[in-house]
Amino acid sequence: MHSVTITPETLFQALSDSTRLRIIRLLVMTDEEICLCELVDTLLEPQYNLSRHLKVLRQAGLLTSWKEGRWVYHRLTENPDYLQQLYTLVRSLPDTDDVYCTDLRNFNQRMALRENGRCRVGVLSNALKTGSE
Amino acid sequence: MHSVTITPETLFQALSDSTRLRIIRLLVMTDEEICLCELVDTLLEPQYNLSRHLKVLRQAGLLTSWKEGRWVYHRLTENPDYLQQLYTLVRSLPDTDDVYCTDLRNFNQRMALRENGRCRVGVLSNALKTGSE
DNA sequence: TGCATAGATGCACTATAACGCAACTATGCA
DNA sequence: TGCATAGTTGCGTTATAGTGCATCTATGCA
Repeated sequence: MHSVTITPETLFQALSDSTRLRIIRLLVMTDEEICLCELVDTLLEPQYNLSRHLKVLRQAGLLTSWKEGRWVYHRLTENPDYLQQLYTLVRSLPDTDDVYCTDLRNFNQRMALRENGRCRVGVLSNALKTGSE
Repeated sequence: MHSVTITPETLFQALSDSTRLRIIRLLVMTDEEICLCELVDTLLEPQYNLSRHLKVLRQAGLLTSWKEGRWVYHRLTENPDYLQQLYTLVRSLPDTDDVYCTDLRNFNQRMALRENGRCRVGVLSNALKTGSE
């Protein structure tokens, strides 16, 4: 529980990618914890891609991750204090293309599949993409 | 006076460089307007380098610039609103290596050379670097 | 009117970061 | 005990960003 001197540059660098910003924004808006498969179904991006973006965010100190069985959950880090100010900023950013709006809708649909607040199914959007529905 | 849809990614990207962060931090802390030669003497970085960084910050909507004779002044942009929250964040970022502390000292020294609040001399640190004093 | 100087920028080079693909690890369940 | 699956990661490719050097523009002053 010690923060290993993450520079502000690293912090902002982590936020300079649109996909990562979608992730952070989603977590800021919902204040939820999320696992990778749920994120894939929400953002509709390749799993390996999102996995790496999560890693960048984790290394920037923005995400805290832990494993529960086969699933790895991620949520926003609370400390140090200035992160709260960052989240406030993210919350007030404009959503010009309704990207976050769409993400949030997908997220809610996907979260409805949880059992007792835990993820119990893997990626579903793959099946959707291949046109089987 | 219209903001041409600058994406949040661009905003954070502009802040992901240590030199640019020094610039923004300096302006946030002092709430001043500054010209390039003063910035060179403050950060002790090459002129062409800082000139380009200023351009990036301007294009990200963070800086407003205007010309006064031979000098070009730069200051923080006020709108849109979320920029104020960004500046609050920047203000509370840690200064682990006393980089901003040093910058601020150099800045104050350099600003003492102004006449009627305007810059009247060019870059001085070049002479210092060549060892002529 | 010419020169010194504040500032901007084109070019070449290098480093870094995002991405797709494929292979890998780890965990739960039949 | 073996298989399906959640997640990670190495490799190669490509795009982009930072920097130094040199050059160019613009402005004030002698």
